[in-house]
Amino acid sequence: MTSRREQLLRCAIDLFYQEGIQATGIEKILAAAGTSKPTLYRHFDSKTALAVAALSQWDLEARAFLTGEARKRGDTPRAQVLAFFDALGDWFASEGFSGCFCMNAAIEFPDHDDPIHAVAVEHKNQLQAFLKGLLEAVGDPDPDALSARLMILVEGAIISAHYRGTAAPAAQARDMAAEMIDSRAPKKSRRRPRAKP
Amino acid sequence: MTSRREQLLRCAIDLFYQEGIQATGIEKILAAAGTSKPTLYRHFDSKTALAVAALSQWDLEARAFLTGEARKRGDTPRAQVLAFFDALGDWFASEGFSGCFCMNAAIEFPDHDDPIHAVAVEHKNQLQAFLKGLLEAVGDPDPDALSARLMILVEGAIISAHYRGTAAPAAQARDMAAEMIDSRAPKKSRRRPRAKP
DNA sequence: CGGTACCGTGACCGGTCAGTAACGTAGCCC
DNA sequence: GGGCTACGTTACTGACCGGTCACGGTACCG
Repeated sequence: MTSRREQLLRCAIDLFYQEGIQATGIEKILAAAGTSKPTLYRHFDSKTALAVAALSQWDLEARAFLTGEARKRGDTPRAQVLAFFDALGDWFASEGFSGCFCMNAAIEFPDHDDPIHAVAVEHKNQLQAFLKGLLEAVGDPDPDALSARLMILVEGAIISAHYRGTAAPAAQARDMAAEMIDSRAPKKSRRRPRAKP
Repeated sequence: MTSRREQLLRCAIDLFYQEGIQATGIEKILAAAGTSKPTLYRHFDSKTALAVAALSQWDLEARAFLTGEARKRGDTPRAQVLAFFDALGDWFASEGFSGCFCMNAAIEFPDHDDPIHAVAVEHKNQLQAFLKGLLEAVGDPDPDALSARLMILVEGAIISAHYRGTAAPAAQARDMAAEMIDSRAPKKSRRRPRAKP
C-alpha cells in the first residue's frame, strides 16, 4: 500500500534530487504526486520538513544500496571496500544520477546549523563508519585515518562524475583505494603511517 | 579606481559565494555595494549575467592563487604538485572559506546547458590542465590519467573541508597525491596502469 | 551656458511561492 | 446511521523577487 504520504515523499525525493530543493516549487511536487496543498501540509509541517524527510529517506536507501552491494559482491573485507567503489560506478552510470543528494543539499544550505545540513553530515559520517569497519577487518594500522582518506576519494569521485557526466571516476577512485590499502602493511605494520617533509 | 561595476562585482562574488546564488537576492548585493537597481542593470543584463561574471572573476582569482602558490613554493615539478595541495590547505583555513564557488554553482545549476555550469566545468578543466603540465614535467608515464586522479583528490578535499569545517583534508589529499606520484615509476614505467577483475 | 552621460531615489509591475482557510465529500468503524 | 478521518477543490493571503520606469540631481565638457 502506498499512502499519500509515501507518494508525496517519493516525488519530493525525485524532484528535490534532480532539480535542487530551492529550485523546486511545492506545486511541482503536488502535480507529480497528483494531490494538492492541504494534503501535503497535513503530513508535513513545511517545505523544509518535507525536504528533511526526503533527504533522510534518500540517505537510508542510498546507504543500504552501497553497503549492501559492497557486502554482497565482496567476500573479504578488502574486496568489499573495492566492491563499494564498483557499486559507486553502477550508481554513477544509472539513469537519473545527479550526484549525492546529501552533498547537493549541504551545498545548497551551507549554514552549519541548518537541519538539512545536519542530515547531510550524518550521511557522510555513517558511510565513513562503514568503511572504517571494513578497514578494521582488513587489519589496517589506522582505520580512522584511512577511512577519512577513502571518503575524500568517494566524494571526489561523486563530484567528478556528477558534473562531468561520466562514471569513470569510480574506477579511478577504486584503483587509488586499492593502492592505498595495499601500500599499508596489513596486520603487521611496517611502513611509515605518514610523511610530511 | 574602483568603478561602480567593480564594486557590484566584488559584492556579488562575496555574497553569491557565501550564501549561494539562488538564495541571494539582488537587493542584498545592492545594499552591500551601496547602490541601487538601475545602476546594476546598466552594467549587467540580468542576475544570471551578474552571476556568470562573478563566477568567471572568482575562477580567475582562485586559479591564479593556487597555481601561483604552487609555482612559488615548489622548486621541482613534484614539489609544485604537493605545494598545490598545501595552498589548498591555506585556502581551506582562510576566513570565509565556503567550498569551491564553481563547484557550488555547478551543483546549484545542474543543467549541463546552463552557462553557469559551463564556467564551472571550464574552471575544473583548467586546473586539471595545470596539474597535467606538472606531471609531464615530473616524467609521469600517463599524465592524463594521473591528473584526473589528482582532480578527484582535489575535489574530494574541497568538499570534505567545506562541510566538515576543517582544513585537514588538504594534508590527507597531499599525502595521497605523494603516494600516487611516487608509486608510479618516474620516467621508466613499470606498474600496470589499471586493473579491473 | 547648455547638452550629455551617469547616478540615486522611489515607486511600481508581474510573477511566483509558501502556507492557510473554508467547504464539500467519500470511506470506515463503532 | 453517526461520527470520524482523510482527502479534493478552490480561493486566498502575504511576502518576496527580478526587472522596469520616470524623475531629479550632478559633474563633465564643448
